[in-house]
Amino acid sequence: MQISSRFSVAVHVLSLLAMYQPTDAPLTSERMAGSVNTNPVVIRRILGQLKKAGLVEVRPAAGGTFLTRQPAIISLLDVYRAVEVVEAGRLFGMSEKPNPACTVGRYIQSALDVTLQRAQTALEQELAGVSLQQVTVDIAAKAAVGAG
Amino acid sequence: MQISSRFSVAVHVLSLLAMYQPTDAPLTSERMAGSVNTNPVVIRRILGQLKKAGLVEVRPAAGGTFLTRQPAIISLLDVYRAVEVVEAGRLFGMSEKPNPACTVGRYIQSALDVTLQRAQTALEQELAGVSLQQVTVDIAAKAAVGAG
DNA sequence: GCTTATTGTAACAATAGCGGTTACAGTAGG
DNA sequence: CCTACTGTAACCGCTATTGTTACAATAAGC
Repeated sequence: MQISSRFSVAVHVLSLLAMYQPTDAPLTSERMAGSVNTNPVVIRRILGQLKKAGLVEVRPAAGGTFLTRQPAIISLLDVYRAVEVVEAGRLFGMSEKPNPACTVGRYIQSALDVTLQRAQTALEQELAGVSLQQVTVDIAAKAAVGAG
Repeated sequence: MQISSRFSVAVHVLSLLAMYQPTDAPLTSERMAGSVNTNPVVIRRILGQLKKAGLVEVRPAAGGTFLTRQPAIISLLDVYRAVEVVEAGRLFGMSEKPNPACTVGRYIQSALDVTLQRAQTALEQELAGVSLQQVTVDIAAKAAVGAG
């Protein structure tokens, strides 16, 4: 099963915030939803998770939404963790209760655990190595090429 | 969302097959289900996928089930792919149709794609680096310690 | 050849998470 | 005080998963 699209939507939303210019129209959840092409409530739910993780500040009413850190020091792993795509350390599902009367059943979980943890960590380290700034720079570069 | 437990069940089943001794009682889907602690049909479904991937040979009726390769040359990535945990190259879900009228919406997918692919590949390479044999050796070692 | 245990598969239920939607109370700018 | 926006609850429909029952097809062993 796929990892929830919440993660890519969150990166999208943060990119909008990072690239926001004061001359632009205010970035409401409705406008963000227009860019992602979804419902504003979906955006607000994700903003709530990003806020809880301390990545953004959201002021109710006409207060606006802001990043709390420079895009260069927000990693994609921060975002991944913020939207709680999976419970920490539990990317792989395991059958809950193998039969302890069988040697394989008794030890399979601990035998697999190290490998699955390493695999999960390898994935997360790739995300840790990319910043929000790198994403927005890439978007800007592609836009420049696309426009020229 | 978690990766389906089919994968860990498949590794469990293959471990049973790899550690099978001719003096043991035959490894039917019912006995395997007893070790995993699930329903025999669940095992047969997974065996069907492993068979389709060429990892096992299953003979109907009282024919028995066998690995087609040495455990040393079956990687956990082979198993992962066999049970089709995710469509190839699509571990991360993306929102389908961001708004192309917005710069971010237009380029976010291609900007993210390289990173997400790398993250997925990093996970898969960890699985590729571990063989079924390593798993069964680990199980046997833990069993020896646990028994002694 | 028969018997019998086993596989292969279809069908169905229950569960869970997700994305989407409506509705509405709370809140702060202006 | 108005107004626009956020925060959140509640609900729907969809999909994937796991577990279960049922049964036809199959081949091993006598």
